[in-house]
Amino acid sequence: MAKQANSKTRSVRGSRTGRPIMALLDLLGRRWALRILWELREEPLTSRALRTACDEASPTVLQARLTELREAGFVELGDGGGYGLTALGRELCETFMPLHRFAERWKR
Amino acid sequence: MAKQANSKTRSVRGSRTGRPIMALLDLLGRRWALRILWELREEPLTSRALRTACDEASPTVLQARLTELREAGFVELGDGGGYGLTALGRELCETFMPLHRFAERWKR
DNA sequence: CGTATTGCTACGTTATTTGTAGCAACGGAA
DNA sequence: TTCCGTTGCTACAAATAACGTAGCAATACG
Repeated sequence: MAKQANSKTRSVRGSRTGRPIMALLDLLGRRWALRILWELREEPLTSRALRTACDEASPTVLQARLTELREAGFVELGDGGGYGLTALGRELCETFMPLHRFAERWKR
Repeated sequence: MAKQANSKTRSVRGSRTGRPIMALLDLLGRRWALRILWELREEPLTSRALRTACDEASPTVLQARLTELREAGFVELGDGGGYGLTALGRELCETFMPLHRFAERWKR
């Protein structure tokens, strides 16, 4: 079922500067994007399981984010179904893993 | 395959899960939130300067994010005016600073 | 006084997200 | 084969968030 993510060529806000960090901050600053990466951090999940993990977020947004994250090369759809992180995605996930510890101390 | 996602019953938006990481991911997953922290990483900026730095984002959202980030304790409004990171905010900023290097390698 | 900042808000338009329902395709069991 | 349950994914209208422009009161210069 490994299908190619369709290319919508959506203009990424903040990418006008040509600075990748802006595009990345914009991509990750969309709803559920960070959460999706977080939920996939340990193992691949089916779209349904991911939705459950993301607190029943609407499939519309999840699908949109998954497509964007796939186009970015962070997420992939495995042959046997189920979404998982690519090597790049796993690497990205690692970079904000310390956020977990920070959040624990933060509490709010 | 579909591993049963455990009992996550509530919306992240309300942060009723009791898990700080979810609240944090939600807060940072709002538009311009990450960008604001990023732009303040070196020095405080006035609201106008911040707006310029954030690619002329509308003051409505910026103000909303700044209020949220202030309530979270990441940003503060200095005596002489100008928004800056708190000690906590600086710490948070550090945790995703490696994102910069990652983005450079990513390029897309 | 006039002028130019500051942080901040009102408001109408547009874009995004939500929630619910449902699709076609595949697989296993009967 | 048919039935059932799953997969990834989409349609659609309503709700929400963001955008863009304008402008406010307060402060600080001159």
